[in-house]
Amino acid sequence: MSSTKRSLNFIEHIIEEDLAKDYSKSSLRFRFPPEPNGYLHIGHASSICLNFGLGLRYSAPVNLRFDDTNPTKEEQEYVDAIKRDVEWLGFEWDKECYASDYFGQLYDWAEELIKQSKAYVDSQNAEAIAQQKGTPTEPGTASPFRDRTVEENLRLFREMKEGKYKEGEHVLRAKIDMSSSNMLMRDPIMYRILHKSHHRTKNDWCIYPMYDWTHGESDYIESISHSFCTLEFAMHRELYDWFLDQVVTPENLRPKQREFARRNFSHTVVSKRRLLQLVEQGVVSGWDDPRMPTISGLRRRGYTPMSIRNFADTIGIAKRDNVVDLSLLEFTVREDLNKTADRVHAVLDPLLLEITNYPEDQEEWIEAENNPEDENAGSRKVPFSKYLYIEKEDFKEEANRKFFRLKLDSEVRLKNGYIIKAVSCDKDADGNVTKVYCTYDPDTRSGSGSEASKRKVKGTLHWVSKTHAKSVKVRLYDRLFTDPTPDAHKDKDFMEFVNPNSFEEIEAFVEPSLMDAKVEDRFQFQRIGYFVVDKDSTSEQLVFNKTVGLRDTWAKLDS
RNA sequence: UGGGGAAUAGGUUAACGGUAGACCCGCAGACUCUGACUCUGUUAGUCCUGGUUCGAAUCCAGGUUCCCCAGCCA
Repeated sequence: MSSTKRSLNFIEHIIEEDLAKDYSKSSLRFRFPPEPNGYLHIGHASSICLNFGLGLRYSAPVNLRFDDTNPTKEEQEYVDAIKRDVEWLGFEWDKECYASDYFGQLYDWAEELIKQSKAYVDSQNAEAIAQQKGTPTEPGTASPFRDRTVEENLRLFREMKEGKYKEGEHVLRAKIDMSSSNMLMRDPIMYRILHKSHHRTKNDWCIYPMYDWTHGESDYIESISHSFCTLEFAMHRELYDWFLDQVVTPENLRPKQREFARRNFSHTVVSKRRLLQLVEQGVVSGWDDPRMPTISGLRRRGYTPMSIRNFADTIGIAKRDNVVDLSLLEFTVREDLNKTADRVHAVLDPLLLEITNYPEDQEEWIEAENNPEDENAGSRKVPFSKYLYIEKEDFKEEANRKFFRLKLDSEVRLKNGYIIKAVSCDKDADGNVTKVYCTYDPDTRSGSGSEASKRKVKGTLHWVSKTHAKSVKVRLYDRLFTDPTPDAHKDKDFMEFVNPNSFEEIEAFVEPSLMDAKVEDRFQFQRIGYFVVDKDSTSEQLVFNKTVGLRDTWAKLDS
């Protein structure tokens, strides 16, 4: 089935082995289980691409399951945002599930455990329970309520459910092993009382199941074959299996939890608490600020679903600690945009250029190819006239031989236009060039087919016609953090590493065709970088967000 | 000092007893009406020490380093 050349990651090896042994291909089912307590970020993208990627590879269904067991942190808004982001990435889930759908079943099973003396109600406060938990090196001690009778436990648990107690008065704990070397097996809490309205079940419940009690059973209910999570949950596996032991019937498939390493990214923080801090302190404009590592931020920044999927695919899945360099993400977005984004003329830092031998009132509409990488992309007309803007940094009075752009007395090609030669320039009192005078060679027009038009000159510049150009807002972004590991400095505040120059808004000049652009259209500003159309939140005016620059090999050549 | 996990070029990953390979980054060059793209070349790696074996990144033993676990969070 799979004809891809890409080698298998360790997760796929696990599945291949299971397939070779006791799993049928039709029994494969996966899930992506976010908690709806925040926005999805680039780290989630890896998990999404892993699970949905397995679904695609093995033609297996993948559920989108919301792990909504803690109403104090979860909201419908986040559910909606998560669905939108997964859809935007281009994945289709089989079933949309909620852990809260299973509250009834989970409750019934909990009563069963009580009846088998495998669970009990503990009436101590959180502090006492923590106290008795022991430490990683010392065993815990038993709760004084550990040996309550089944009848008393059942009564108390039912009363908890009926709302007779305040938060913190009682919890339901599994009775396992207080001296286990695995802290999680020391009578883990299964239920706590929370008098909070849940975004889906509203006030139906005032006791809520904990993650460990919920997750494996949810996988089981949904017939999930493989439940992949990050390495922090490795110790939970023993508990996951223990809880499953209590309910799985022999004829049913038993879900299997396996762990992989969470991805870390250079110059990035993904901790929800810290992202929130950035929003609240006004460092960014919101969760979807184009500098944020959220999926919605990346979307506004101009990243494509394909670029994010390729990125996740390229960094792969493994179990070792890692810090993925963001330059790889920049590579995958350039790779995708290079194939799909239309090339357009735009000038960010204008310098006026006059073609002295070009007629004052003449204008030409020159044919320009939209995308040389895509023969179906077609072409458009770009206006040319006597007065143009070129990029300020593209002209120098004098420069060394490595400077391929415009200098006095030398020639350069105007992209899609003519070959011009710089003759002289004006300067202000400080010596800054304010205007360049050129002559053009009328026989060199691009695409004219003339001998002269085939002449080779060293450099090619981008430009716009001064009279036809439209002024637009352009937003330039840089990395939010100056430090590669802003999240890792234990003794310092990560805010110290915020890059003060990560955002800049400027006026730029673009060719008139761009006035028809729509939000999320993506362009390559020739020789500058990739930009995406966004809407200014206040003025409703179109703005251009810079996604990423082109690979820049000139800077070091200039001197 | 308990338990669990992991160590392959600067970064990420492959090789599952049989030639250590790929991508990103860097560097050098070719091409180019984008100094982009593309192409070519190039630097550079199996944590350490033993053992098993004709042969070890892979298996075994010992060591070292890093990460995770003491929420009524997930």
